[in-house]
Amino acid sequence: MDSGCLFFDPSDHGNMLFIGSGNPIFQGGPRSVMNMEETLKRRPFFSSPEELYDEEYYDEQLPEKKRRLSPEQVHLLEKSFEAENKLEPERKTQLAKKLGLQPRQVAVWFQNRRARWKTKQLERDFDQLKSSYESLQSDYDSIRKEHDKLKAEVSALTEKLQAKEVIGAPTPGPSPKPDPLPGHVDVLHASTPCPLNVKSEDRLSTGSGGSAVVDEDGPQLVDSVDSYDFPPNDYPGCVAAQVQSEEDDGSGKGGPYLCDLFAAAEPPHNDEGVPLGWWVWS
DNA sequence: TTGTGTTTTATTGCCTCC
DNA sequence: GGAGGCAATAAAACACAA
Repeated sequence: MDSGCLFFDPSDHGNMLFIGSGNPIFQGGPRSVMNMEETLKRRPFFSSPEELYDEEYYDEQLPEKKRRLSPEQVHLLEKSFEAENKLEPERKTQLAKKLGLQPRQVAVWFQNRRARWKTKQLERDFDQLKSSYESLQSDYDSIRKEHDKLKAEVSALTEKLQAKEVIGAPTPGPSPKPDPLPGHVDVLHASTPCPLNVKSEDRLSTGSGGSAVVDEDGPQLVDSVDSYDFPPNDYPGCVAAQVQSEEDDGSGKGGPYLCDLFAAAEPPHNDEGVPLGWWVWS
């Protein structure tokens, strides 16, 4: 990056000449020189002309326009931010002195840096949630397949049984035990083990009736979420997973962005029965 | 060179905490 | 009430394709 050089022109108070290796000399014209009034208007934190001509600050700095910090300044600020992303007043003044900046500039930089960090963190959290959802969806799909398979098996067996009963002469006496709830399958007692080695009722039942019968209508889950984080207790049957960002080293310095993820164990579906990503709120 | 999209620096207004 | 934080936003600086 070209940080350029600054020359203060004493013959024309308030005007600066900015010379950068890749830039033209700014002198005159709308993009270049700003007079004292303009400067003061744009930089309200300078309360007086005396402050504006503060040699210590303007030895190397440009008050004329918004100016990017040098790579060295950014590097030091980054290092400081890594150590602690909040800025107590003492550190602010120390940093400002070290960098030759106004404390206000240091504070602003930290503020903006926190905002950038937060945005990145949200992106990371989103990615984590997405992959968590995809993994759960794949689990759900395999369970669903297993369910269909078992169901087919049971109906085949039921048919066989019924055929046997028809062939065998109807004998007087106590009638055989009727087929319990035709159309429903007790996966707990099915011959094939659950692929996830988890009791089906734990994963699939609503938890209220204690029934292990798989609901064929599919999942009914979170259909709308307004907030980025939502309480786990509101969504029984959801799986909670903790996601920790790279930037958060676990020391707690990284702020509150240690988020809890609550991925639905079963995805919601649209009208066609196609599973929906619940992060699509529409 | 210019138009356009992105990033960085800075301001404003509101909110919370002491 | 002042200080500091945050979200939203403006505007300058920068990058890059056409």
